[in-house]
Amino acid sequence: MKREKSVHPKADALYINKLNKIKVLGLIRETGPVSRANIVKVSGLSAPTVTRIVDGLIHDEKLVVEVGMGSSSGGRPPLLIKFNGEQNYVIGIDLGATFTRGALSNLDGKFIKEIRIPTRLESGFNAIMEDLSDLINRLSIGNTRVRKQRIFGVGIAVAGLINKRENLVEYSPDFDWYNVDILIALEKSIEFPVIFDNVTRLMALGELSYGAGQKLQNFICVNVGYGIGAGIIVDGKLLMGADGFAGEFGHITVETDSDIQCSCKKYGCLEALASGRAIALTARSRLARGQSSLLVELCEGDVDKVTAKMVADAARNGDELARNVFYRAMEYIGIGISNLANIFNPELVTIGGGVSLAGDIFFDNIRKSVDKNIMQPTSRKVEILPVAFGENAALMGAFALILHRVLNLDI
Amino acid sequence: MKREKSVHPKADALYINKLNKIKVLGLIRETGPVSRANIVKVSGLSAPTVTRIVDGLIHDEKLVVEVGMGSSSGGRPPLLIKFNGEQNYVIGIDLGATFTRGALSNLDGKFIKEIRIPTRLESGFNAIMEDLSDLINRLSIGNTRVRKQRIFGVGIAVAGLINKRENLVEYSPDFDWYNVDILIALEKSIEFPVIFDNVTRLMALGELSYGAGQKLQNFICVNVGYGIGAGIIVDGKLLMGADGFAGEFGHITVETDSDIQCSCKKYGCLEALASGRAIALTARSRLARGQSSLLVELCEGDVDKVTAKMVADAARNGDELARNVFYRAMEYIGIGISNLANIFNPELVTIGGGVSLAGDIFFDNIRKSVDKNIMQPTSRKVEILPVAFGENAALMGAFALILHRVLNLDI
DNA sequence: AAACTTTCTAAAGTTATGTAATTTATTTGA
DNA sequence: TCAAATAAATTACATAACTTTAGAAAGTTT
Repeated sequence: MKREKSVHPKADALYINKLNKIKVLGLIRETGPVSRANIVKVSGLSAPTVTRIVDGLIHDEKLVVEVGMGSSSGGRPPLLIKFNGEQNYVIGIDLGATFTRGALSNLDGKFIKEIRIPTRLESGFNAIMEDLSDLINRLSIGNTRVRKQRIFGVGIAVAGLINKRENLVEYSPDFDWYNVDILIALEKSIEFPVIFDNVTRLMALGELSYGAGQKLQNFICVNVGYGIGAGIIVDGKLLMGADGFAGEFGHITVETDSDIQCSCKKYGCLEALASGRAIALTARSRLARGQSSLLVELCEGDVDKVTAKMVADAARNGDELARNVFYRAMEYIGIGISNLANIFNPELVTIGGGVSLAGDIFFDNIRKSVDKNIMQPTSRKVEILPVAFGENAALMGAFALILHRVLNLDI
Repeated sequence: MKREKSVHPKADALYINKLNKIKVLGLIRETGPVSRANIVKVSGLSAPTVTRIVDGLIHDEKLVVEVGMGSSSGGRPPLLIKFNGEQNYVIGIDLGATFTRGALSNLDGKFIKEIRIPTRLESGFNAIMEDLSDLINRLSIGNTRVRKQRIFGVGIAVAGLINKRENLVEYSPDFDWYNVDILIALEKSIEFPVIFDNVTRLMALGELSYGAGQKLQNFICVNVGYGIGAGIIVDGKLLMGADGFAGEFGHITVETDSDIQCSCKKYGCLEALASGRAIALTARSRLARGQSSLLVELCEGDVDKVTAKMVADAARNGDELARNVFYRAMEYIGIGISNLANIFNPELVTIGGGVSLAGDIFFDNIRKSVDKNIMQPTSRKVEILPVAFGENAALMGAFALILHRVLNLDI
């Protein structure tokens, strides 16, 4: 099953209209309450065209509403319109190995209802899908103000390799899934359109739709948690790759002759050296060798309970062992990000995921490493910031996934 | 000077016509002599529309010609048309540190005339620009069959960092140029449109337009010569980055604590460890330490004369030192390519540049390293092949640069 | 030679856009 | 206070490109 060579779709009158509709809707969404006259100015479209398109968006799609009059500047006052985010909804799911979080949100990204359930990891795929289906149904009912018809769909963020050609989760180490079909599993019980994608890519998509992407079109969103991944935005579009596997940033090699094996079986992967799991494992093995450290207290004597968070905490308190381990991991991440930056020339790199919650000790060390390893041709500097939405990043991405589908943002 | 957020241009009747024209022209170019009826089938456009568009391409743009009748399949025989590559021309320049090659070619990529001059590297930017202007003028005259009006422009491939926002060569280590303006330097004496870009990116563009790109839309073209770079094709488009610096593959870090410094001042860059220059330097330093090797004969006793080519030749003949040096370099390149593949999920990686001319010893070792370092989720395998046009790759890219402009391929 | 096929073109109808004129609602100024 | 000026939104009409339908052109088949 080869992907078709991407060609522009057949262009006819309807296609023009669709293009212009998308353009107008995008402008309304971005520039908030705005007059038709203003849209005429920035869109380059003629006034009658804008009027007609806006009418359609108000009465047919119901994605736009009038919000009253603006102030006159010496003539007829403008009728302001805005994106009708508040009366249109999406459901987002962050399917994690320990918890599954679901949220009903309006199209402005505002949470209406949120449910969090433990993930029955051991019970297998079918059990998890049943829980998921319950969760979605619970989110979609019980709120009188949310009309079911205005729920556009369900976006699901999954950790793992997503095969976009076949629409399968090809491999998920966290869940130990191989080629599972989420869509088929849910289609009987869910009446909304369901779309899923890799959690890290969705973080990037969320950032694109609700965060940094409002201004930037080339940036990278890195996830440093139990594993490591990257969502890459090129010219305002998510990088997918030929099969949809793009962004496996955790499995780039940053140490040539490393003897540390990754969960992917390779040696010297960034994920094997710098992920939350790697940080914990490295600290544990050092402790097991008998080195003294604050960590012994933090884990209450049970070395196997040491987590990346503990290592970060101990490092922040000046613990020698923890510092060595944590700083080294940040150096590797900095190298990885520098590599991405040299290849992509992005304007910004945002970082999210559990380990990033360590804060300054995390970002400062990464920035130091990036400064050392990036090729800086001139005064250009790549900004490195936390993701806009913290632990909600994946959910925001799931919203954005549906939003994109609704707004037809990717022609 | 910020780049505008990329929005679809205003869509009106003229715009759909342009879109469809591009589509039809593309189909004609790809499917060779073809009937209007056939274009109707694959394009999805109606027959009258195809007739009208083809008429325009024949009589107005003169980019298409009729080439006679096809054979009937039980009805009126088709009138075959094809892309008029033969009567439309481009000039391509490969501006190298030692030689400058220029070629006049038709739009099918067939060379009409070729000139090669030594590059007066020491004489500075202005002298080189004068030589370049002479070269272009010599290419554009003296052929009675080539009408000057049908020469669409000049594409120039330059080694170095190209700032696309300002249209400058921001930095070229080979030429020691900082922020030079090629367009201004040439505009007085050259009457054709001039466009330039990074040599490696152009190799990729050439591959896209005349080589692998006929079938693939996601691939990477790596250049391993004096330096190392990559041109990356994502969904049929060249990756540029926010400022146009994308593809600095040579400066990704592949060895964390390396003490080998790169020309970019960093340590552990791929280019510092595996470029032609690096291979030669490493071999020289080993020889200087007194290790015995075939290389001593090949360089006729003068260690400073050792080149990457000699190292490859000696390695091919079983020389121990040369093998160690060359194989190690290939291992690094394989790691670099694996990193690219993990991030981009391409269908193909092609490799060109001086060092790649070493042939099997080059490709076999790289493939071995890639097999070791790439994350292979399933049976998927990234193909690694030589570039389609060998030492002409950069010229083909320069042609493609103009071709793209002419055909408006990037809306 | 008549009927059938296939290719290409012409005429008429559709759709969405743009231009120009018009309506609407407010501010400005005599 | 009320007409003139100004700005926003709409209506009416012209335009451009597409599609559908119909038909002409140029072969093959029976």
